[in-house]
Amino acid sequence: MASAFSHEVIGLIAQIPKGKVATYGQIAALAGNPRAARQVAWLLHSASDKYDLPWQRVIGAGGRISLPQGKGYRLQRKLLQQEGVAVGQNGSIDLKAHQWHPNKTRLMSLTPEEQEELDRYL
DNA sequence: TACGTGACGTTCT
DNA sequence: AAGAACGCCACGT
Repeated sequence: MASAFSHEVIGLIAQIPKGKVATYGQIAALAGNPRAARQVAWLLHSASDKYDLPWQRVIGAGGRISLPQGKGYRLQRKLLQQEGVAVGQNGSIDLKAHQWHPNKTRLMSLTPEEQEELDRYL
């Protein structure tokens, strides 16, 4: 059985709307653990084939496709562009325009510390 | 129980 | 500005 954190992450990723993107760190923070960005990546890697997740909508901090060339970079870029997300030649994405901002209701369950961490992403 | 691992992120050179 | 060096964290072995 996966941890509550993992379950939360999966649920969050499933909520990212088409045409929007979120960063690994953002998802981790929303799931309650701002430091577990790597775990989010690990989860996508291992769970994307078990669930039907919009994995392509999760990118690296600063708005960059994090998937290495030859290991999905090309596909992710293609999928995002098909959704209307502008992806630069270098894999850069304008977060200002495309970052997902979850509704506040789900944020009320967080501790003050987590809220503070989250402010960076909202 | 212990250790290695990764689609990360931040800080220091 | 670009790259190296660390720190982090949960999962699989």
